[in-house]
Amino acid sequence: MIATAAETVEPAAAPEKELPVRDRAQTQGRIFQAGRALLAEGGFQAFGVNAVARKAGCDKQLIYRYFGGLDGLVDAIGEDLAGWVTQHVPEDQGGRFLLTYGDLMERLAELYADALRADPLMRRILVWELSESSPHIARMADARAKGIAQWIERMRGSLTPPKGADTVALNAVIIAAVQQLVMAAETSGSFAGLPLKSQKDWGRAVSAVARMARAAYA
Amino acid sequence: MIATAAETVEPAAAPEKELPVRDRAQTQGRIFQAGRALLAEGGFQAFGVNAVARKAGCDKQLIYRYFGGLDGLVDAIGEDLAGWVTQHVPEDQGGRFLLTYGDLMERLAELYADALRADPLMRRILVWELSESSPHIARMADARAKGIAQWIERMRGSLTPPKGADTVALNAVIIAAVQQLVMAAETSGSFAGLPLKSQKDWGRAVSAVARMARAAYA
DNA sequence: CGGCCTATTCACCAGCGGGTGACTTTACCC
DNA sequence: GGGTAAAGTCACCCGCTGGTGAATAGGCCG
Repeated sequence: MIATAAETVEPAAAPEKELPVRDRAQTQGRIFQAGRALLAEGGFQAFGVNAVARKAGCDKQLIYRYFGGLDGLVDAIGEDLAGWVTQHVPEDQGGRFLLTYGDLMERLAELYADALRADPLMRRILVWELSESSPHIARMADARAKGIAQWIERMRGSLTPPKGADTVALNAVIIAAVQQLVMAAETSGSFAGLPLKSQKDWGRAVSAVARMARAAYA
Repeated sequence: MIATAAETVEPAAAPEKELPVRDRAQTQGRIFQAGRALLAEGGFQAFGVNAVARKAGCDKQLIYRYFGGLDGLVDAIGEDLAGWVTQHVPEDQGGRFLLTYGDLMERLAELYADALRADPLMRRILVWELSESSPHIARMADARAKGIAQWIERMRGSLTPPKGADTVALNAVIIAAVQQLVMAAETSGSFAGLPLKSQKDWGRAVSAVARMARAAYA
C-alpha cells in the first residue's frame, strides 16, 4: 500500500494519537473543558463520568482522583461561572444615555438576552436549574441573581424607580421573560406564536420586553 | 412466630396483592395514569419503560403491546393534554370587568399562573420542552399556544390593543415571564431575588406582571 | 370436556451507567 | 544506577435500562 500524504509519518512529532502528557494540571484542564463542552452541547443529560472521560481522552478514574467525582467537577465548573454576569454583561452603556430607571432595565434585558444567546453552556445550566434542585445548582442561580443586582446597582447611578414600584418583583419578571424566551428559542425556535430564530425576531422580542420595562417604570 | 394483626390473612378477600384484572381497558388506563404520575412527580428523567411498568403494577411488555412503546405512551398523554388551556384556564371573568386589552392580559397572566401552579404534570412538561426537542413535545407546545390564542380571542370581545402594539410579542413576553416564574418556584422557591413560596409572594409576582401588562398596553 | 383467543407474565439479552482496586508507566531526585 | 511517588490505564463489579420471544393463565364458546 502506497502511503498517501495523510498517512505519512511526521519525522519529528507523531501527533496521530496524543499520548498521555503526564501533566496533571493539563489533564485536569482537559477534563474540565470536556465537562463544560459536554454540558454545553447535550445538557445535563449527556453529562456523566464515562462521557466526560471519553471526551477528555483519559480514564474516568482521573475524574475521581482530580475532582472527587462528578459532583466535584460540577462544583468546579460552577465556581468558574460564579462571575458570569459580571464577565458577560457589559457595564458600559455603548453610547446610549439612560435617562430613566426604565431605560436601565430595558438595557439590562437587551444585554442579558445577548449574553445568554451567546453562551450555550449557561443556557443549558438555566434549564438544568429548572429540572432538579441541588446545592451546586442553587449556588449558581444565587450567584447570577447577585451579579444582576450588582449590575443594576453599579449602572443605576442616580436613577431611581418611581415610588411604589416593586422593583424586585418587576425586575424578576423582566429577567424571567428574557430567560424563558432564550431557552425556548434554542429548543423550539419560537414561543407562544412568536418566532425566535432570526436576528429580526429577536429585535421584536427585545423591543417588546423593552416596552414593558419602560412602561412599568414610567 | 405469632401473627400480628397486620399479618393476619383477610378471610374473604386478600387485597395484599391485586392480582391481574384481565381487563385490557383498565390495565391500559393504569399504565396511562402511571405514566402521568411518574412524569408529574419526577419529570422526564424518571420516565422509562421499567419505571412505568413498576408503578402500574404490570409487566413492561404491556406498554409495548398497548401503546407501542414509550413514545406511544407519551403521545397518548400528550393528546390527552391537547385541550389543557381550554380546560384549566377559565373563561368567565369572575365578577371582574375587563375594560382594556391590558386588563385582559393581566387577567390571563393571573389565570395562567394559577392553572400552572395547580398542575405539576404540566409544569414538568414545560421543563421537558426546554430540555429536548421532539415531535411530541413540539405538538404539545403548539397546542398550548393555540389554546392561549383562542382564550384571548374569545375573551377579547370588542377590546382592542392600542395601535402600534406588537401583541404577539408582548403577549409572548407576558406568558414567558409567568412560565419561568412558575417553574423556578417549584425547583428553587425563588427567582432573581424574588421569593416565590407563599401565596403572598405570588401576589407580588402576579401584580408585577399585571402592572407590566397594563402599562405596556396603555 | 376440548379448543381458542387474549391478557399477562417470565426469562433473558445486550448495553451502558457509576464506581473501585490493582496494575503499569514515567519522571524526578538522591 | 535505584527507588519512590505520581500519572495514567486496565479489568472488573453491580445495577439498571430498553427491548424481545416464548411461555403461561384465564375466560369463553361450542
